[in-house]
Amino acid sequence: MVKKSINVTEAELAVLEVLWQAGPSTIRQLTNAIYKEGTNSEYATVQKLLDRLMDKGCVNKSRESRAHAFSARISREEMIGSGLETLAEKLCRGSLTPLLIHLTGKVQLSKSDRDALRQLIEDSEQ
Amino acid sequence: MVKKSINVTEAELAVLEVLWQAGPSTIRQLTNAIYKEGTNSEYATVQKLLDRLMDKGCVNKSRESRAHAFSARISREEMIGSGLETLAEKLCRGSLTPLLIHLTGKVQLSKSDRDALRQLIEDSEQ
DNA sequence: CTCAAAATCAGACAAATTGTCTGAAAAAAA
DNA sequence: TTTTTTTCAGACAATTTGTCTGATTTTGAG
Repeated sequence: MVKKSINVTEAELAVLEVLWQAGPSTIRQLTNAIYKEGTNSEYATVQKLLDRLMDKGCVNKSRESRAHAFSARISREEMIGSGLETLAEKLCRGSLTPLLIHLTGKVQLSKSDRDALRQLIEDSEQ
Repeated sequence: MVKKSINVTEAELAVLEVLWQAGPSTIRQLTNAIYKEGTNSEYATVQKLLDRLMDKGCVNKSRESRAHAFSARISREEMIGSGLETLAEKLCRGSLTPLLIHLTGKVQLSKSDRDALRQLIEDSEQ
């Protein structure tokens, strides 16, 4: 029900980043993508990170052929959403609105951004 | 220049929360506000949290009279800003716009929110 | 001034987290 | 059947986090 806030460490995020960009990958592919070399222990490190990401429900594993293929179970978008929720939880009693207000003051809006916002305001006027 | 991301733990945030709501306070006041009782060791705990908050530049200390008075050096608004920056850094290559776009689709706006937003959009129109 | 209460300070502590690594078992290839 | 890959289970130090203890200093009351 309540999607609990996803907490992903820096190293874990680096793995997710590759999965987002490259799609389903083996441990070896991930290792080579993250570390230039891809030594034995780095391989194990990536594996452990994937392990923890699985516990957190952020990736899944499927045996394709030779080696397991890991894929992101959470999109960058969802990650952003979760992060915003967490922030709102901590600082705004769960309300996202203050975040929106804040951003509106800080972000240099492009024309299309402004249009999108106007549309939202209209829509929410039901 | 670059205000590095402020990292405040849960317990530290609880202290800041009181400072934001009650204004400058002594350790004893904070302790009583956070814990019902305010035992000796809880007092020390709050002190340590204030200590760390000072290291992080989030509060300052000034001798008023009898006891030191601590006050927030960072507003909730600034905290929100820092949190959004950090999130953008991690997930959007530093750009805040994707966060705003995301929120635009998610938030249910109240009338006053709409008014505030309209104003902000107008202002941002060069 | 004397002294007990209040406030401050310095540091210890366990538990949890994080990134990394080792060594062996299992699976696949040569 | 060897040899190479891949996988698994767990150890490890360093750091973080919340909490606490024991002193030392300050201060107001008598």
